Amino acid sequence: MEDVLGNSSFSANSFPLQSIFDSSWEGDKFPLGFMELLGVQDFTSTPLFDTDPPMKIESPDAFNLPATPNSSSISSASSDAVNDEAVKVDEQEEDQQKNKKQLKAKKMNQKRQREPRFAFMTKSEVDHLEDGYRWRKYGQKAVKNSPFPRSYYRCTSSSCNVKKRVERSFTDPSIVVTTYEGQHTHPSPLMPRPSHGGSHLNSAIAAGAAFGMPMQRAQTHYYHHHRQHPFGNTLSALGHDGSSINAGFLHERRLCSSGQSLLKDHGLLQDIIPSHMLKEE
DNA sequence: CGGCTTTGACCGGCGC
DNA sequence: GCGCCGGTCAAAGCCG
Repeated sequence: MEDVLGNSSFSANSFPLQSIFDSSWEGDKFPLGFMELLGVQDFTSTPLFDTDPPMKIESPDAFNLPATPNSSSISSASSDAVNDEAVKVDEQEEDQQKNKKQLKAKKMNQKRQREPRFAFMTKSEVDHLEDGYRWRKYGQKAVKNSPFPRSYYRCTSSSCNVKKRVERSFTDPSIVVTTYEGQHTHPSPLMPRPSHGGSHLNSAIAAGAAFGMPMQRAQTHYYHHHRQHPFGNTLSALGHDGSSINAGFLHERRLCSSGQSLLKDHGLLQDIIPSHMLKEE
């Protein structure tokens, strides 16, 4: 983990590393490819929210990304619960695509297992952020408590079952909330890796790419480090290079636990953060 | 013509 | 059981 997070520019913002995925994943059950891509291996499962061990649904972590072309980006991320059934889900999903009825049957037999989810907010003018992967939109729904619809995307790669949801914050329309679900099983089609890779930046990009995060213009814009956005400390932004991604990741956790400002984006975040948490905090 | 978006319908989960 | 809601499907249309 040091190569990506420990050294490099990121260290300046030293966030608690282990908090990145923490409570969502129960240590040994964590999907590994994920972490490998992130370059994080020794995360520990520290409780994210004091309040909810059993609820392992979504544990927000701050996540800061460089922005979209015409805007700065600030993000807060959350990783969702995951479980040891993740692999099984893959198979299940394939079935889904092939045979709807079979899927039904499966659903009957076992509750639908969710892929690990990871949500973050990005300040952007465009809804659909370029993140190095190709996505096909497969649905759009009106969101309760928000005038903005939520869009559903699936990775176009046939073997890849990664999905993402994109919605805009109604409290701050300039904020786009993206929730990724699953892990890419292939390299980014739009981001061929430089052969001389291995730098923290590349690693970070790979990490982001693993989720399909918006990585474009990774070095273009960035917010100042603290509290410059409408969400108070809910979002933090740095992002002078790829590694800040990881930094943000962690940071957000702190936000969650401290929490107050989350309420500001209540309507939106309630999709990411269990509403009871918002209340409690 | 292939790939993608749009959009209404459908389904399952969940709370009442 | 019913209704709401989130998520997904799939037909139709659009576009390069």
